[in-house]
Amino acid sequence: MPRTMNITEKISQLRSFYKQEGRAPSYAEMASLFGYKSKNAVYHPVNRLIDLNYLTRSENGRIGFTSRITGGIAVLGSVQAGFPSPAEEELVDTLSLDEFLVKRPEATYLLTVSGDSMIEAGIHPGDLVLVEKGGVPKKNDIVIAQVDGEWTMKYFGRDKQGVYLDPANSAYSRIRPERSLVIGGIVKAVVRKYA
Amino acid sequence: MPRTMNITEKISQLRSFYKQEGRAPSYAEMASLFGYKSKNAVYHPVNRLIDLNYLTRSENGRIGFTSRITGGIAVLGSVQAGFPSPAEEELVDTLSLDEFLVKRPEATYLLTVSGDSMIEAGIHPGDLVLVEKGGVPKKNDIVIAQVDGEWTMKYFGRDKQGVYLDPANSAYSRIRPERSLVIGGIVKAVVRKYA
DNA sequence: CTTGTATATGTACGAACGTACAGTTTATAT
DNA sequence: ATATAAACTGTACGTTCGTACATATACAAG
Repeated sequence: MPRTMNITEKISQLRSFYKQEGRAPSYAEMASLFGYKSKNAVYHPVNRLIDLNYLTRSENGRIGFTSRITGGIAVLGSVQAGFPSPAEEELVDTLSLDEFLVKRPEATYLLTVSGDSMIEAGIHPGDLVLVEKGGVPKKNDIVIAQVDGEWTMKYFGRDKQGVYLDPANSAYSRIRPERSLVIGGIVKAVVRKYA
Repeated sequence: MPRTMNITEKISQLRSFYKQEGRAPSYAEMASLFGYKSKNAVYHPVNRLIDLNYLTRSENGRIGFTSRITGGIAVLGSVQAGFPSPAEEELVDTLSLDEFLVKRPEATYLLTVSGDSMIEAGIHPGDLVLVEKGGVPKKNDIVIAQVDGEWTMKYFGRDKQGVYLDPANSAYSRIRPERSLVIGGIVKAVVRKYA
């Protein structure tokens, strides 16, 4: 039995437990997960993981996960700053993309982009856009809108003549709704996944 | 006490419980969460939520969350297809961005993009790139690389002369490493968040 | 070796757990 | 009004929970 408590290995064991079960393990489950014969042996590692912000303890003693376990992706600096090795887990900050991008899950939707009307804004066909319903669009927000019956994605704007919609593609031109305008939502984020 | 079991409300109650506690509730906790006086009352709703793939039941009876609860964002069609209302939760598919984008969490990092060398690939300064370490880059993969001591992001390529790196910006030109080349990782996704 | 400290094991206990079953209340249909 | 089904409450029970404490083992320093 190893005497060195490899915290990194425990983290990845907790991650796969979460992936399988969708919940946090009990102390007894952690004991068998970590290879201990007594569940008291996990007490110290757990306390360390709580200090490191990987776990939380409820009032009733039950263990919960933070986003460091459930969705945590290490956040490093910029490209210029280089690419540090993941030597010590404790030094890098972690982030859950879901929590980072989505404020109101019940009002947020993913749409697949088709068409190139926003390509100069870096939104390509096949990209996913994260749309939040129900807000009031400000000038230059990218919105999903139904103009005279047809759904499009455009920059939102407003002047004396009323509301207009601008594409981010010099091949297309400004649109002014003639009969109707429905704002489906505001684009909060763009996600592109490579094969 | 309402007789209609509003499943949508329960889902959002479970979401906020998860957000607070980082774990799945017990039956007793669900009872008080849903406003029941007996924990047996939650049995039927739970079974329905299991059928709908929001919850799972472990062998020991403990309840777990699926990504529909923990990170679920509703996935709709394309922009052209319109913007359906979220009338029935059960009809739309949901997706966790973390699970969707990240295959190997322990080898994945987020970097902030600075510079415009990949702007024609739709990667702008300030965007986040999701980088996976340890893979072997294929032609036209976007890689984070250290060329002769400096870190950059470029298209990866290889020909008779050896490895080269192409920018996605016609103002810059192809780079061939003279002394050293270190591949830091392969860009698997791009994420842009609007204010 | 002896000592000291950190780590692991074993046992114990009240509280909370999941489950079962009987009984009560509410809604709907006849 | 009556019957019937569904939803909810209350109680009970064996199991597992988190915690505590005493003991045992491993390792490093002297």
